Amino acid sequence: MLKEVKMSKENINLPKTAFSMKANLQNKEPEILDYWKKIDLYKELRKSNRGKEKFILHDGPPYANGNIHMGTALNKILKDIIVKFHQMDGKDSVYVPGWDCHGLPIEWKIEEQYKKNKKNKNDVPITEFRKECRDFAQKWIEVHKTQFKRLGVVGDWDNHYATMSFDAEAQIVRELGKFLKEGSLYRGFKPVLWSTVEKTALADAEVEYQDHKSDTIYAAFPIKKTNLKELEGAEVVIWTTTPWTIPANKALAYNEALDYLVIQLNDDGDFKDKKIIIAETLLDSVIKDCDIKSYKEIKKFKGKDFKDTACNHPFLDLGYDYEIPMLEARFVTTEQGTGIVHCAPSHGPDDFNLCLKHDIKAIETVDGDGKYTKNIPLFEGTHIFKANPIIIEKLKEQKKLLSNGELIHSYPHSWRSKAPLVHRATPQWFISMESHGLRKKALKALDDTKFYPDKGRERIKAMIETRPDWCVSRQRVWGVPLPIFVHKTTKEILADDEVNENIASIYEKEGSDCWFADDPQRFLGDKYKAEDYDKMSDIVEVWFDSGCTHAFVLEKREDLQWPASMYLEGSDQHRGWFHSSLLESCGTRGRAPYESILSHGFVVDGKGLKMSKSVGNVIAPEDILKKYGADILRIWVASSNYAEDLRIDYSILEQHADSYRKIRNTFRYLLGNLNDDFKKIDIEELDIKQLPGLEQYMLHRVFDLNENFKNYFKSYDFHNLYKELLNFCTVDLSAFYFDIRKDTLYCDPKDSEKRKSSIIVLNIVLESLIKWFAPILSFTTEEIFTLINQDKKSIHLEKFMEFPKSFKNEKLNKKWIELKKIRDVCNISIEEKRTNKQIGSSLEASLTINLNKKIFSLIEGTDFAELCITSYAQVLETELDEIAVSTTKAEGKKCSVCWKINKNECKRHPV
RNA sequence: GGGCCGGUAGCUCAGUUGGUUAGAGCACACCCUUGAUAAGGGUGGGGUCGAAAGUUCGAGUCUUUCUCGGCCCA
Repeated sequence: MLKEVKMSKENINLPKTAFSMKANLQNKEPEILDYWKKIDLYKELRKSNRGKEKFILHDGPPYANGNIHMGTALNKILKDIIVKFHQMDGKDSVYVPGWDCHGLPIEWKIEEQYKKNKKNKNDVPITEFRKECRDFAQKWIEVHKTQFKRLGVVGDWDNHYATMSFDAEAQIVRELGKFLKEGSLYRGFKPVLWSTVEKTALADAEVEYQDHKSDTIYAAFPIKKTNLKELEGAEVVIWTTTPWTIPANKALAYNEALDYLVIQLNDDGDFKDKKIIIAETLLDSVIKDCDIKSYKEIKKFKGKDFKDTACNHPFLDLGYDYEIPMLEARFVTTEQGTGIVHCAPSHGPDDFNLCLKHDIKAIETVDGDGKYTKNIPLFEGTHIFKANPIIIEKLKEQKKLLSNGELIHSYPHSWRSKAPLVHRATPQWFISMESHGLRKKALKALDDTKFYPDKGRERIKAMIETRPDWCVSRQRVWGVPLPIFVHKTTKEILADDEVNENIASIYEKEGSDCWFADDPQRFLGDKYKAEDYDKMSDIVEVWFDSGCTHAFVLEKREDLQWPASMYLEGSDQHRGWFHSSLLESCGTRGRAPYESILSHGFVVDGKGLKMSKSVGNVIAPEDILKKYGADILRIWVASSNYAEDLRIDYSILEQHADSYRKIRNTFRYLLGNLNDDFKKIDIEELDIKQLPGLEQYMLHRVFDLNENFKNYFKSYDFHNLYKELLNFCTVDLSAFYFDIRKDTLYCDPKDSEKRKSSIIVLNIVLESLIKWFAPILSFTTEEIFTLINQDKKSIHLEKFMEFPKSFKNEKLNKKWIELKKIRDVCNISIEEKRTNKQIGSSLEASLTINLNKKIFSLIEGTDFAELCITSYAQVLETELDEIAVSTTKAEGKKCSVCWKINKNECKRHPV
C-alpha cells in the first residue's frame, strides 16, 4: 500500500514552484529596491510611455525636518498607488517628489543648536545662519528620500524639487512681482498674531490653541458726553481678559440691538453711589462676578441710544486725556462680559476694523519684544506679560476697577515655543482678496475642480469665502527675502518688471543670500538710486513658497505640465497647500493649478484616537517595515477608506498580514500548477467556446472583475477595489475553482484537453492578478513577475489587460449562480454526515440531488461529483420547489491516484 | 466656543431614491483533509446599525437633541 502511494505521487502533477510560502518581505523588499535601482526603473517607466497622455500627480512638499510618520507614509503610498495605476493604464505618469525647506521650525532648530553651543545668533552673519538652515534641510531631504523609497514609492528621486533651490527662489520673486505689478500686494498696518518670544508674526498654521490662565477685569470708563440724560455721570463698564491692552484703548463698542441698564450701586467701596452701565441680559453675571450686593435700577435703554456718546479713559488723570468714542459693532454679543467691548485697534482684528471704519488709526503700542513703546505714557518699556498687575493696580488707584479675577480659556499659542501670542499692529505685506477679484476667481476655480471625496470642495470653499487678506511677510531670516523697495520720501512701492527680473535672475544664479549681504544698488540696476529707497528685510511666508511650486516645478520642467492632474494631501491642506496654491495660481494665472484634488483623512489608533507620544499609541512606519514589510503597509493603505480617518494598530495590521498570506498562497497555487512556466495566452485568438463550462465561467468572472476594477480605479475607490480582488482570490479561486480543478490538474494526463483548458485559465488568471495587484503589492508582484518573465524587466512597465467581449457571458453566469446554490446545499448535506463521523473527506460522499424541472433543465450536463468534489453524484427530477440533497457513503475502492471511490476500477487510472 | 465630517459584527468595509429575517471578506468556534501543508476545504456562531426622541403604515437610511472621535477655525 505504501509503495503504491509513493508511486502515485511520482505519477501525478503536484504543484512545484520557486515562489516560497513565506514572504520574508523584510529582507526581500530591499533586494527588489536594489533591482529597481539596477534597471533604473524610473527611467524605464518614462521610456515605456513616452509621448503618451500625461498624468501629473504634483507632489505636495513635506517639510524637510524629522523622520517620516504614518501620515507621511500614508500620503506617499497613496500617491504611489495612483501614479502606478495611471502608468499601467497607459499614461505617462510622472512623479517628481519635492520638499518644503524654508521657515521657522528649521530656523528654530539651528537656534537651539546655537544655544547649546553658547553661540549668539546676533553675532553670526545672516548668510552664515542661512547656510546652516540650508544644510539642515538638505540633510533631512536625503533622510526622507531613503525612507520614502523603502515604502516602494517610485519617482524621480535624483531630480527632486525643493523650495530652497535657486530656481525656486527666483520664481517666487517673479510670482511676487506679478502681484506687485498688479497692485494687489500692499503694505498694511494690521494687528497680526505675534510671538514675543520668536519675535515674529505667525501664520495661521503656526498657531495652536491651548488653555491659558488670563487675568480678567471689569473696568469703568466715565461718560464724557452723551445725548441721553440718564447716562450723564455714569460709567460704562467693560470686561476683558487682556488688561494690558487698556492703555492702548481707543474706543468702546456696543450693539444697537441690545438693551442696556443704568444701575446705581449702594455697596461700600470705590463705586458707592456711582452709576454704571451694562447690558441687561448680563446683569446677573456681572452682579455675581463683581459681588454686588445692593443696587438700584435707574434706567433701561436701547443700544442705539449710545449714538454720539463718548467716554474718558480710566487713566484720564494719568495723561490719557483723549476722547473714547462709543461705536456700534455687530461683533458685540452677550455671551460674556458686559455687552460693551473695549477696543484697542493695535491688538485685535475686530477692534482694528471697527476703528478703521471710524478713522481711528492703529499705532505701534508694543514693540517686537513685547514691551510698551513710547506711545504708551507711564508704562513705556514694561513687558506686556508683566503689565497686568500694574494695570490692575493703577485702575484700582483711579477707582476704575469694579472687580478682577482669573479665567482659564482657550488661547492662541506658538506651535514652536508654546508661548502665548498677542495681537500686535505691525507693518506687513498683504495680498488683497478683493482689490483684483482674487476671492471670486478662487471660488470659481473650485467649481471647476474635481474633488475626491466630493465633500472637500465645500470645506475649502467655506475657508476661501471668509478668509482675510493674505499676509505674506514674516520678520525672520530663513526664507526668500521680499524683493521690495519703498521710496524713502514718497513712500511709494517700487513696482518695476526690470528690477524684479533682475533680482530673480541674480537669485537663479546664486540664491537669495545676496539680498542680505550685497549693495542694494546691485538689485536696483542703473534706473534707480539705492540711497532713495528702503530695502525691505522681511521674508516671504512659507505658504507662499509652497503655493508657487506649480510655477517653478510644473511649468518649468520639461517632463511635467501645467496644470497638474491631481494634488493629493491630508485634509488639513484644505487650509494649507491646496489653499495657498489656489490663491497664488488664481492671482497670477486666473485658475487653479490642479484639475483634481484628492484629500485623505488622518491616521488614528485602533480606537480612533489621534496618535500622541504621551498616550503611547504611536506606530512608526519603521516599526511596520521591520515587522511586516512595505507591502503589508501598502495593503493597509489600499484597504482603508481614505475619505475618513484611517485606523491602525497591530491587530489591524495582523489582519492585513493574514490577507496578504491568502493572496500570496493564491499566487503560489497558480505558479505551482504552472511549474513557474508562465505562457502568455493570446486572449484575442482564444476560442473560448472550446473550453469547459467552468473555464468559460471563470473567464467571465475575470472579465467582470476587470470591469469593476476599472470603475473602482477611475473613482479612486481603492478599498472597494482591494476588497473585490481579495474576495476573488478567496471565494472564486481558492475555495471554488482551485479546489474543483485540483483533481484535473493533479490527476489528469498533461495532454488532456480539460487539463490544458485549465492551464490556459491559470495563465490568464495569473497575468490578470499580478497586474491588478501591482500598484498595491509593488514588491510581491515584482517578485512573481521576474520569476516568470526572463525577457522582461518589471511588472511596473506592463499595461493593464483588456479582455475580449467574448469573455462576457451573462447567461452562463446566471447558470453558475444556480449551480453554486446547489453546491451550497450539497455541502450542508455532506457536512451533516461529516459531523456524524460517517464520512471524512468529501470524496467519501455520494450525492443524490433532487431538483425541480425548471432547474433540472438548466443544469443539464453538469457533473456534480466534480463540482462538489465527491466520488459520485446523481441528479433526480422532482416536483418539489426546494433543492434537496441526500448524502450516503460512497461504496467501492479508493483509487490510489485520484482518491475517488469507485465500485469498479477507476476509469482514468486503471491499475 | 464655532464650522465641517464621521460612529453598521472582534477587524476592514458594503448597504441605491426610507420597504422582507442588515451583507461580504478576514478573525473566531467546531469538523474534514494531509497531493497548495507553518497551507487547503466545509459548517456555524456573532450586530438593540453610537444614544434618545420624533416624522412615517414602515427608519441603518429623513429631522432634532445628546454623546464620542477627527480635521479646521476662534
